[in-house]
Amino acid sequence: MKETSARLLRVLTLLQIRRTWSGTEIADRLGVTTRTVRRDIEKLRDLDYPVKALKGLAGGYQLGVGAQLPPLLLDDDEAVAVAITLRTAATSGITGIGETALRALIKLEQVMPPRLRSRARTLQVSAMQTVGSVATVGAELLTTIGAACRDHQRLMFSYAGLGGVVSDRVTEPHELITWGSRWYLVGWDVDRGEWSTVPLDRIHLRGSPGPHFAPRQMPAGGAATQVARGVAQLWPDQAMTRLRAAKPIRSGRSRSSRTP
Amino acid sequence: MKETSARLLRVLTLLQIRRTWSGTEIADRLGVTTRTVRRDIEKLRDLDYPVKALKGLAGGYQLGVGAQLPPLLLDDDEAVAVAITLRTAATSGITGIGETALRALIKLEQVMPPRLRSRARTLQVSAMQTVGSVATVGAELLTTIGAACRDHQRLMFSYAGLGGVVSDRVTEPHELITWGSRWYLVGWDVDRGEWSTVPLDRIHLRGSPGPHFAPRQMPAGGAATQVARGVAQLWPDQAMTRLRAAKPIRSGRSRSSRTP
DNA sequence: TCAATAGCGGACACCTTCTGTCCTATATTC
DNA sequence: GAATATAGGACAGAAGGTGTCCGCTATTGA
Repeated sequence: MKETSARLLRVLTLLQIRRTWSGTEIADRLGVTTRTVRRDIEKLRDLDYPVKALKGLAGGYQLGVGAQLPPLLLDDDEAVAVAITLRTAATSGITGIGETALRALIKLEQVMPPRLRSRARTLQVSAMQTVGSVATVGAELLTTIGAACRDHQRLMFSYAGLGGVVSDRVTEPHELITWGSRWYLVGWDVDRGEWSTVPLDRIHLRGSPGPHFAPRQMPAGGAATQVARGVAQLWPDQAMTRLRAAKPIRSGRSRSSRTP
Repeated sequence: MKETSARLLRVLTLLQIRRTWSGTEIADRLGVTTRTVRRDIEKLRDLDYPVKALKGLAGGYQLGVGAQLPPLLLDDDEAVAVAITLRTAATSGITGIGETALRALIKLEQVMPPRLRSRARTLQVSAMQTVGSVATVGAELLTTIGAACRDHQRLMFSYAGLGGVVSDRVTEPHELITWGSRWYLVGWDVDRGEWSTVPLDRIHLRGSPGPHFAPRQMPAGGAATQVARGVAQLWPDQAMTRLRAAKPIRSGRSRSSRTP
């Protein structure tokens, strides 16, 4: 039935490219009879994809709005555009949907053919320059670490501490968090046997993601608390000033911007 | 075979959520035997989705990078994030990939369940405010007109001309173009029987897209030339002066970008 | 080095489903 | 009313899917 399944996907693709298609058009494209097309449409409906039909002249099939999102079938250009906008959103930290955008980006990047990936990368630069965002961090780094979190793979990196002290870390990455306009990695430091919070812009990856690990239970409060605690440790003395300046807890905090 | 097809999609979903899944895990999730899973994997490979497999302990299946993009299966949050970033890109006109982003956005919006659409719309506002973009045009308007172009449906709108003259237009929309940081609609003006180029921020839609029409051959040079010509007509020679004087007419006009 | 665990895939039997080719019904537009 | 859409029943032959049972290979860790 590989052929039937493939055909269903192709029908979905067609219905996403243009709004309405007649049964005959679809049948011609797929090399089957219109009866089969009708049956395919029926199957799609069974699968909860709401295909609407208009009878009479100028009739045809349309993909309507359903309860859930159908699989998105993007062409090359569209994929590149989506990748770029997601990267921009994730790295610039402006929009406040950073984590989710990052998740979507990782999903997309992990299946993007190389030719598209390089196109996205090239365009990325110019887009970033135009936006001129603050405290950006490499999209590369972000997606790599994000994927490692998702897939529970160890990371090795060197960490540039405050006083310029560089140390090597082996970490089991658990979560990426934006705080203010900066990304933090919350992970279990294997050598020290404790939780650690590391700003991404101080991380320099060494090698690719390593072996899998079993995720640990995070201490009470979850990742956000970890970051808050970590941030307090990283910039101890400025904490007061910052807290006094910050009126609204969320967006105001980021405004007064983390770094001296 | 509707069940088999659905299962294939579910396998694809799983492989996009996490990196590696063992055959047993998949089998449990889908309620079939591992033999069937192996056959499903085989089918996916036949469909050119490169599923890699690792043997031995800690083995499993991974969705690798292939020649073409597999259907993207986004969860709710991700879909909203993608929609927002695309809207921002399309409406702000910063990134220079506006047309493509718009195409992807239309594709996405046309299948997004209402609950997601409203979420995207709510968040959109705050995102836009943060970015503080220039010459923005309603995402609503943009996607509606874009969809009408794609589907060859007539549009009726009132057009606010230069001297404050408002006229009603019936147009066969052919293409949306960004020029500078502003959107223009190139279409065939039905009443006047000629091509017209209209800045989107002067359009006020009347009713929803109408009957289908057969696309016409564009004059030599294509849409870009049309826009260039149109822009020249709209702001003939006093472009400089007017730019200095007229801030408030709409909101975006004030910026000095628009004309050479 | 051995044992456990992962994926790989052939063979069989049973059953379901798909496909094309009829056919008629129904809605819509001109 | 004629033309053109979708809708869907019935039939027959072909094709495909599934589970079960089997032995195979590759990888990892003790």
